[in-house]
Order: sequence, then C-alpha cells, then structure tokens
Amino acid sequence: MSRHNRDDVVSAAGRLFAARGYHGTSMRDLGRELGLLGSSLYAHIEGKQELLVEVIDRGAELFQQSAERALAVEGSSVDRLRALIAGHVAVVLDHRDEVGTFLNEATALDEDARLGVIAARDRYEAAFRLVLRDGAATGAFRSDLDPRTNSIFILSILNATGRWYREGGPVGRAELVDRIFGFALGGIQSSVGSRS
Amino acid sequence: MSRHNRDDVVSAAGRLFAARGYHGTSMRDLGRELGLLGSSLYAHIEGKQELLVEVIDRGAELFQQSAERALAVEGSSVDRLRALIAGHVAVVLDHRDEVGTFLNEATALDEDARLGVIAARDRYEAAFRLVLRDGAATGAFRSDLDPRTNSIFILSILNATGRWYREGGPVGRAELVDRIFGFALGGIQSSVGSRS
DNA sequence: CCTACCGATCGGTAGG
DNA sequence: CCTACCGATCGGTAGG
Repeated sequence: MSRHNRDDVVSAAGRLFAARGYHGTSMRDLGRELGLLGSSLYAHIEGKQELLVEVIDRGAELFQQSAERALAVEGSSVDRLRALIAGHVAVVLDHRDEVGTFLNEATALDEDARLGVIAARDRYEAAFRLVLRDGAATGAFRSDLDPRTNSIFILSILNATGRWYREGGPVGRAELVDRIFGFALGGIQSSVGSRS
Repeated sequence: MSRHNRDDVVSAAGRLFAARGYHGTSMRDLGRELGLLGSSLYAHIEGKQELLVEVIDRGAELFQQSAERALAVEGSSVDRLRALIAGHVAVVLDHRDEVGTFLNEATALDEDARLGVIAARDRYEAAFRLVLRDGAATGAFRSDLDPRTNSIFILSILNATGRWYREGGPVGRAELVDRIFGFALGGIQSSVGSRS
C-alpha cells in the first residue's frame, strides 16, 4: 500500500525541517515519516540538501506569487498594502512547513542556494517598499519615514505570525489581518509621539 | 597559552549555536573554536545539552533584567514602553549570540527546559502587556485594542532586529529605537484606517 | 587538556 | 522500495 512520489517526499521533508530543523532531521527520520527506510528515499531524490532547496523554493515561490497578485490590485496604495498583508498571512498559515523552513532553515543551505534565497527575499521585500513609497508620494502615508525600515517592521510582524497564531482560537484569520493592517497603518500614517 | 574556563566554553557555544544551530554544531567544532579537542570540553561541562541550556538561560536572564529596569522607570506608560523597547534593542545588539540561540534554538532543548523557556518568554511578554494595559487605562493608548496582540506585534519587530540591523551603518542605535518606538506608538494610538 | 578509544548514527551506494 | 552495506562523524568516557 501507498507508494510515494517525489512530492510526498518533499512535503514530508518540509514538515520535519520546520519542526526539528534541517540538521535535526535524519534521512532515517524522514523515511520513518513516510513508512519506508532512509535509504529508499534515494530512489526519489539525489540528496538531503536537494530536499532543503526544494522546500525553500516552494516557500519563496508562494510569497512571490502573493506579492504579484497584491501589486496587481486596483485601487490605492492602502488597498495594495492590505492585499500584501492578507496574502502574506494566507501563505504563512496555509503553508506553515514551507514557510517555516524558508524563514528559519535557509542558513543550512549551501552557499549558492543561500544567496539565491537572500535575493528572493529582497525581491519580495521590494514589493512592500514599492507600495510604501507610492503611498508616501500620493500622500496616503507619511513621507518622512524610511520605506525600507517600515517594510522590515511590517514583515517582522507578518513572519512571526506562524510562531504564535493558532487557527480555531478566538481570533479569526480575517481579524488577524485586520489587526496587523491596522497596526501597520498606524505606524506609517500617524504623527503621534516623538516623531516630528 | 590560553587555558579556558567554563564561561569561555559557554560563550563559544553561543557563538556557534547562533551561527549554525545546535544540531549543526558538533563538540569537535566547538573544541576547534577554542583551540582544543572536542573530548577536552568534558573537563568543563557534562554534556552538549547543558551548554544549550546555559546559553539560553543567559538570554532569558538578560531580557528579564531589562524588563524589570523598564518597569521601574518613573513617568508615564509611554515612558515605560520606550524603556522596554530601548532595553530590548540593547539586549539583542549587545548579546547577539545568546539572544539568537534563545530565540531560534529553544526547540532543541529537552522537554523540561523548553517548557521553562516558554514560561520565561511569557513572563517577559507580560511586562509589555502590563504597560499596554496601563496606558490604555490612563488614556495614553487606545483602549479598544488587545494588549496581547499588540505586545506580540511589538516583540515581533524587536526580536527580528538582530536578523537585519547592523551596527556602523547609516542608522544609529538611538535612531533605530526611535523608529521602532514611533512605529509601535502609531500602532497602538492612532485611529486611522479601518479600525473604528 | 590530550590519548585512545567506544557504540551509535550519519548521508549515501550497489545491486536487486 | 528493500537488503546489505560503506566510511565518516557523532556525543561521550577512561585514564592519565
């Protein structure tokens, strides 16, 4: 019963990499997860590192697609920021394993692949910078704040959601998005406090 | 030349755990870092796991002390929030290794120690919740927002700083604190956007 | 802190 | 996908 294909192996790898880390997962662990021996995995893949690359690529791809959809939203910069936030939350919650591995295990990648991930992250962050800059130009956001810093702040909140948010609790997914969006908007619009 | 004491070993362990992760660091790696053999480390410690516990305990302790100092600040809730943020940034930047290990490698802890760390994190987060609640009660912050959610948002930004901020760049440490503080204040004070 | 190890486990391969 | 392995490396110990 239950032969496995390459996709099953990559998915299971994502599960274990996210839960125990790349170096904390052995090929035998991964085999056990699928009901087969560690050595049998090599019928599907070439090596352990290849699995890590593939899981992380999936995560990167999901984020990039989300950004493209969000940037295509008609309306104001505020609308596109909201779409970026909603899209990011959806990716994190619908693909916890790939995202967790993407965010936490990229350090275990070989040099070349790691540089590729860094570049992918910067392309993704650029979508946020673009929206913040546009919004500042049109007066939707304050124009005296650094778009890069604010992009990082918003992404910090978004990337951390997978660490604490649990579905099925008192706060629904839409409410979560509202709260993040509201918090972020306050951070880039208001002129309260010590900022002149 | 250069005999080592237990503290040296723990510090070096923090360096490697933060850089490559607990499972990515071997006792021989750690020995090499100190100029001795892996087996020689056991003159100073009982086991690898003990090193992880100790590094993470140092991180937890630093945050707890910072919170206590911040809560003792005379003045308004806004002043104490600022002190919490400034203290957190200082701990992250002055103790990158312990903090990085505390934040990213706690999953590698044995069950009991891991539960202890979770409890320590909650105690620390409670300081933020307390200040947000006080500020809401005195009218300094909006009272219709959930203190726990906003604490998590602020801590998400703070915990991520070690991942991107580099000292010696265009943004100084005081400026970094200002930006985080301003962003957070906007998030909890303003009533812009879709929040009623 | 080194020498000289230990048994266990690692990623991976040959051959079926 | 299993059997039967391989050399390398793992955390750790005894004895000095």
